[in-house]
Amino acid sequence: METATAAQRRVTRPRADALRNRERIVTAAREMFVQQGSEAPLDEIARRAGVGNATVYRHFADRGELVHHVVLYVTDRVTELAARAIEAADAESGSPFEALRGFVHAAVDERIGALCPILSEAVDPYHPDLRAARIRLEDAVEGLMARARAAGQLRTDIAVGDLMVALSQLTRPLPGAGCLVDFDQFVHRHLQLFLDGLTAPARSELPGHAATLEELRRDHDERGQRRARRSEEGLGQK
Amino acid sequence: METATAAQRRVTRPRADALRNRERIVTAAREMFVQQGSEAPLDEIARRAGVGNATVYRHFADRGELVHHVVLYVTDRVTELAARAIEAADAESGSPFEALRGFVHAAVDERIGALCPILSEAVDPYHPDLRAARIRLEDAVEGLMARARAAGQLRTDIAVGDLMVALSQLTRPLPGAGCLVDFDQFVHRHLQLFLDGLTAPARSELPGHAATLEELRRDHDERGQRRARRSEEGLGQK
DNA sequence: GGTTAAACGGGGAGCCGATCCCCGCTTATT
DNA sequence: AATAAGCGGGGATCGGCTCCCCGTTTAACC
Repeated sequence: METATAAQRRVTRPRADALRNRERIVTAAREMFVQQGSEAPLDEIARRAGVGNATVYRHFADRGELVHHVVLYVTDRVTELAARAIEAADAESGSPFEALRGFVHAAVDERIGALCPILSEAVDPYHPDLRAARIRLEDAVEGLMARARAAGQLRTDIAVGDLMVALSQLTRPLPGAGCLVDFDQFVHRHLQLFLDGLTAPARSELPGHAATLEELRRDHDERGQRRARRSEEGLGQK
Repeated sequence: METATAAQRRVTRPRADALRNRERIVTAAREMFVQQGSEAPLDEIARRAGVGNATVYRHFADRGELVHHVVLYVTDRVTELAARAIEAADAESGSPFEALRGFVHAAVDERIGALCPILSEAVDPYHPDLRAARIRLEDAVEGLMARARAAGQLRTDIAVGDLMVALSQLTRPLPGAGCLVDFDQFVHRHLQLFLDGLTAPARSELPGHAATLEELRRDHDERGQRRARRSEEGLGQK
């Protein structure tokens, strides 16, 4: 009667409070990473999560593993937001660009800025889980932008990368912790201004070229390969 | 014959290479502060400046003094840029908004992002030199914006603080050093988009309220006073 | 060109703070 | 109530940043 379920649960059953703590740690880390980058002290993350530092190390072997899970968590949640925005855009009365606006503001509240480590070397971009999650996110956002573009509401000389990077930029708090109490309000103001700059027709000509995520990834891969090569050499001569 | 000049020079005469090194240190620190914040390792700054670490400590008693001078240096240079832009705006054939555009892009190249410490606690906002320099900068930028606004080219629901903070935000490189080789190009793209969002007529309604620098300063003062009170108490009970 | 002293560079001691482990206690589960 | 998984705080360890010391270089002035 209970054998199968019990056995299953025996394997994958963390205690309820363990799950709660794990989630708390991830969300606390998300805030810290946005504010201080992925080098934020783990003890401080533990403090913010309201748990002992040992609990952090019990759940995540090292910093890299924590960063990994935070990125995964945020990516998934933002992807979900993008999917919802697409639904809104496809609705009868929906305006694709307004859906895009809504997505952007919501993504900020989900701390999309915590994804910066993806672009740095703090995380392994080749990990299958991360890669898959990232592609899902790109596809969703691209879909949203495509709808706005097709509706003639989004300028045509920008790509997913432009939006994502600018979002990350505008979202990050200024160094020096809580320098402004209502910083969030500021962020949303600036996002709104930025979005106004994205609407069609374009009001100016852009320098550089549209940044697709292909390119960001290419930079990635090159760096990843360099790193792989380096560590190989390291092993070789050792 | 030489007494006066020699005596004068005796007092204010650093060696030529000392001056050169000092300048090198300041500009290297400027880069580092933009990239890593004002906590960047001084040894690394020395390395980038191409001098020994002792030279840094010889010129600047501590980190705070270095930060102070960097902020002053950048503020002055950006103020100069704003003044030039105003000249351009006032010229016969000048377009105030185009002058503003030019100023923004130039300010980025002058590493205006290095001014972030002003908004954090890394620097004493009450220092007369800094305060004066900041006010000069505000006035210049305000003058530039006023011209663009008067020409009907700049939306009326934004203020100096909006521009300055957003500029600092968009300018800062993503954490993880040289993640993108042509990051500068990216920055200028995003600035251009942001500027397009600033042009009149406004395409959307902004949340929050126009951020004048009054407000930023007010936040400042409150924090500064809190800090002063704290240290006073500290002295008192000691 | 020689002399002088300011300025420089590298090496190393001291120190602060982050990481991670250990052990007695708490608490969810049954 | 029994049991063991999970927790929290304290402390050893270690790495990196800061700052000083001293032999050497180099600009400044005769």
